[in-house]
Amino acid sequence: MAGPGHNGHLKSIVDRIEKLNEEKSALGEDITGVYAEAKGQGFDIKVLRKVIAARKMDKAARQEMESLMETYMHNLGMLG
Amino acid sequence: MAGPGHNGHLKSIVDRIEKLNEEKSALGEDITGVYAEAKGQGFDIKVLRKVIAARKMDKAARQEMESLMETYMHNLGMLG
Amino acid sequence: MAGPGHNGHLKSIVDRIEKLNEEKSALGEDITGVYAEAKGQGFDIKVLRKVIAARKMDKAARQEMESLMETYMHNLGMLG
Amino acid sequence: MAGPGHNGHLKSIVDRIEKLNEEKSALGEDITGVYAEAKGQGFDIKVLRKVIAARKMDKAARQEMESLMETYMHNLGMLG
DNA sequence: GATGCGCTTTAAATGC
DNA sequence: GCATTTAAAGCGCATC
Repeated sequence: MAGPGHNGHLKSIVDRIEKLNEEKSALGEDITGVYAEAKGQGFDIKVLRKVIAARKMDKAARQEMESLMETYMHNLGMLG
Repeated sequence: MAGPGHNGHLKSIVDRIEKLNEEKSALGEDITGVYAEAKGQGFDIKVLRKVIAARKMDKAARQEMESLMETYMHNLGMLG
Repeated sequence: MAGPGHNGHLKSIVDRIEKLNEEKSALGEDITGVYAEAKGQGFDIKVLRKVIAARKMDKAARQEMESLMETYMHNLGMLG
Repeated sequence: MAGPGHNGHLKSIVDRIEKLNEEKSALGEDITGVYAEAKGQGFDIKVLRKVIAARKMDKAARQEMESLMETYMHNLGMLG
């Protein structure tokens, strides 16, 4: 460990992280709630998770491709 | 997939989950930022994480204890 | 640590794991080689990785769905 | 995406990588199996992993040393 | 038994 | 081009 002698920096850092962690946990619970609601409507949570993950990957791949095309077009003098 | 035939429920569910996931990711990045800031101030991130985890456990243990005390007091007719 | 006193069990376990790890590393290098080859042919490795990941997710989601349908059909007496 | 127009190169590359990835995953499962077996015999997985990692580092260090000695001997005209 | 979390390990980006 | 630093994946663990 390092940092200056026992001043308030550490406490401030810890407080901020803990606050953000709480918000993050709350969102996690919200997500769990939506899944539970979906389950109550007859959806299969496991499949639903896979679908969400697949969409995320698709989105990432698409963005990569668009970024690449932009690079190509830039190299070809078709953009800025 | 389960659920009712192809109505809007599924899309609504997926949209909500994806939105919450994005917010959760954003918070994760915020936390990473705070750790980076702390590192820049000379703190050791790994140790910092241990500290946060320990505090979390402490808090949980304390809540356990309080809950237990409440139970005792209730059994003793000192509460509700 | 646990396990029986210093007999040959531990050595056998360690040897097997190390052997498998070597094979795994070798495969990792093979994969790296294929990516390098692809790069030499003008492909973008980053995009390629995303595509592979997306296909993997798609495949997983599809298998989940098929598994679910099988369950439904089984429940409806349409299979075994 | 780059590479030649939509010919079979891309498909071949993707197929090869996916095949290698499957083999790599299979090896990972094998390793997991050995760890599980060791756990069933009373060994502590976490410690076992440390041992393996330590041996790996030892081996690397020894190879470094041998390589260094070879360099010295070469410089001293004791080799090639 | 399933889900979220953290650690460990591995790959990628970047700066020298 | 290599070495360091940072992002990502896999894995085991703990929790509910």
